Amino acid sequence: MENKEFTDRQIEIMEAATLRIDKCGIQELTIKNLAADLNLSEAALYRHFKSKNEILLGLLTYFILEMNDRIAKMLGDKEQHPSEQLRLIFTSQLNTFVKKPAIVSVIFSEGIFQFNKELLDKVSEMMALMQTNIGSIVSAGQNNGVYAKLLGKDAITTIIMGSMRMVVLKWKLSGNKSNLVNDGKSVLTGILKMLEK
Amino acid sequence: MENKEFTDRQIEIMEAATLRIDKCGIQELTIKNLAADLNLSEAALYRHFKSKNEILLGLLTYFILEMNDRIAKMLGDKEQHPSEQLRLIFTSQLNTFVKKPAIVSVIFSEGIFQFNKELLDKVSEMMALMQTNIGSIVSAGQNNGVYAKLLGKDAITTIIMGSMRMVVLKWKLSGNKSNLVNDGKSVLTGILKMLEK
DNA sequence: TACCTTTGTAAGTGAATACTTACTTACATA
DNA sequence: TATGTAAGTAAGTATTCACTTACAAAGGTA
Repeated sequence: MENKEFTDRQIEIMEAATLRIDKCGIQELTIKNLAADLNLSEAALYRHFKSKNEILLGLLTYFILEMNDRIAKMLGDKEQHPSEQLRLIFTSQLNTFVKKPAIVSVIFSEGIFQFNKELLDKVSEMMALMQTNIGSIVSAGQNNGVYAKLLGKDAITTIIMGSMRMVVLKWKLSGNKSNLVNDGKSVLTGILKMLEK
Repeated sequence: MENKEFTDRQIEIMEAATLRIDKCGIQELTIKNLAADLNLSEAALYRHFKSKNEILLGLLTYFILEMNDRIAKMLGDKEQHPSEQLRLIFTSQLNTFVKKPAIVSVIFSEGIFQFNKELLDKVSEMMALMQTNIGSIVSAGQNNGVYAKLLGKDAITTIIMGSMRMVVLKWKLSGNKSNLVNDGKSVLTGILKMLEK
């Protein structure tokens, strides 16, 4: 993975963009609003990003880098029970969402990005990353005899990721009022109960 | 489906809007484009809808009406096995998506609607409708002893709906190239296998 | 001092946006 | 035949958009 570095100012801008998206939706992310949030002129933003698209792209790249690090650290211990690994990943992921709800607005915007190749690729990249991580844990669990082989690895991965996304979506639709971490834990535990032999 | 809610012209407009969204994304749905697609002037559209928002709102309402009808018809036979009912619902739903892929672009745009109360309410209404339908089938299945009670009705519903949405999302991200109906069937069958005692 | 780079700004640009106005036409019906 | 109405148009409106240009101030370095 590319290890693109961001300047302090770029990070400031991306964080302001994230906040604005979370507060008012992605269509309220305009150069004008963003510049005002940062007490800068619009032109100043173009000193740090060559286009608005680059800001969104940077934002996703930044999150993917962070997510990668976070998950890689957690999966260091290969001896752990696969269910415990899955619980760790999703607890960490959901906690990140609670701490920075704005990122969810961006990640869940694949509908908007559908026709912007670069942005869509970034979102796809992130989904593929998760898919790979979850898939290999599930696969290991099946080979160790921890999980039933009634369903294939891919189907199970789809079920886990889809269910987790649904929990996040419900949380978003509730105006972030439901308890994301608890709801996520309980659904994941349910799936794992069914999976474990 | 017949309904008195929309004129023929309104339906024409909504269908053109749906096509345009599917072909070029929701941000390409402009009054100008839409008018051009219909070989009408922009002003003419305002004879039939009082705003662009009303067009989107109508579109969702139209789909919800159709979905309601379709599902209600299918659930007429109360004697059917719950798993068969679920399979019927989702097969019909996924087939509708394949026939009219555009509606998916709209339904999956809750990220865009997040800050438009009316539109968000419509999407929420549709999700709630599905939730109720699936939930009552699952509940009946549990009471009949067909499904295990290891997981609560709500958790199971979240898992089913989330998994189905994930299958649809993957289909969208593949550029509608994967086989939506088959993939959906196989994931649903997997879930039901795990659920059935 | 002279010069360069970085980071900023004021004041634009053209293109797009949703929507309006004033007017016209086709046609059903009294 | 006269009239009301539904459905259309050409040509706007005001506003917003992402982005650009020309210029300036600050600070390091020669």
